[in-house]
Amino acid sequence: MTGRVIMHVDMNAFFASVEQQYNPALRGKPIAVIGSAARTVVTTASYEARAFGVRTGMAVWQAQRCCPQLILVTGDNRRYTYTSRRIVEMMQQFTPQVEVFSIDEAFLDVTGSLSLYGSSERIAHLLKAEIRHHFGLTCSIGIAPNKILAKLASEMKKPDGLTVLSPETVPCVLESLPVGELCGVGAKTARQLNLLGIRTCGELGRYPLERLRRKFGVVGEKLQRMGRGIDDAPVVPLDEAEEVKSVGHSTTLPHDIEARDEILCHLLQLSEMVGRRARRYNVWGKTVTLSIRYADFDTWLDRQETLPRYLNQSGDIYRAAVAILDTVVLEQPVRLLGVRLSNLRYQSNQLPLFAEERKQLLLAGAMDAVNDRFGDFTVSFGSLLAGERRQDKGAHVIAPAWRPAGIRFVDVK
DNA sequence: TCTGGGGTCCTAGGACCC
DNA sequence: TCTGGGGTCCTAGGACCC
Repeated sequence: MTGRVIMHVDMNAFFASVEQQYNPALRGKPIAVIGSAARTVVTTASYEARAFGVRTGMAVWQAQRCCPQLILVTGDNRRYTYTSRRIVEMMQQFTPQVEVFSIDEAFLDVTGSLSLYGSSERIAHLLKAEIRHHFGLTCSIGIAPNKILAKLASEMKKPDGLTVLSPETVPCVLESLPVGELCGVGAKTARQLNLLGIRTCGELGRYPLERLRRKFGVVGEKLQRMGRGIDDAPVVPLDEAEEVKSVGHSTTLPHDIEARDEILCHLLQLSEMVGRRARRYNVWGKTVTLSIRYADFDTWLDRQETLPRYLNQSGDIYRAAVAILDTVVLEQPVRLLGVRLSNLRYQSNQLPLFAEERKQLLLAGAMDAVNDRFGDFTVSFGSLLAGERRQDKGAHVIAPAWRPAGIRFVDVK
């Protein structure tokens, strides 16, 4: 019986490396890719910057304290999504079984390609060479019998690594591996496991299932299997991937605000971004969620309302968000605002029966077309422009979790 | 001068219907 | 008057991923 052969490809310092390739003056230098908002963080640091202690998620001033000569580069989403797409196409030449895990990570099921190429290592070397040749980029590749182990393997050698975990070596590797290294075990879960006396995957795999179940519910079972390196999850290619379940935008404000008209202004802008993306993909949603994070950073507020009909017009989303806001008593100045549309239904746009609705839909379509062509917020609602808050034309911090396909791909033009 | 933004999944409790 | 159980939908909150 022969098992699957799964490969996990992780691009090294992806955004930073793309920038260094695009601008040779940045090569060999400590750079950090950041967002454009006022209170932005480091999205990716080049290896030169990491040597100084610069890490993803750091505030810019913190990063600069670690590394005074750090070069800051505002991220360019389109550059990364374009490169990501091309790399996925290269992967698809080796197997159609490519699962895009994020903009800079993918799983490949190469079981069926082994006879053609001879071995998984050979596929890895060919893929690495091709990516390097076309884009000057390196990646770390892990090869193992399943996804969770392949992901572990790719982490083991960076940059430009290749690590193979054969079924025989797996138990030995897991025995001393800290549980927090597993994809799916975050800081909170790791701490809880530690409190139970579980520090390594070996210990997790041997821990009585009943006790894990009592503590973690359904997740307990999954945890034990993870500890043992068992994972049956298939590699799901893009064209078989499930449809997206929600569409949202959120923004950390340049400074904390309290004034209602300021809040409304941001809500309108967020609603327009959500609506535009929904309309572009013919998605309608019935549930609107308003998210608020207070100035203290730790307090989150999520309020949702499910409406009697499906919407995707910015004005409708905005009105729903404001209705929710009206039920909330704000306890602190507001740091972040978010609007999300969920409970989605996919359907082609058809013109509604009534003249007024029809007019609205056509107007929104025309506005969307202009914005698609000339950039976000070229045309928008009057009060947005009047509010002097006509922000940075939608150049937001990049979310590495974006998937370069369909609705997941925020920046499709 | 602390600390982004895009998502998914799970749980627990309540409303409502049959 | 008193008692039930299952199914579905909804809401709030939390953990996790990149």
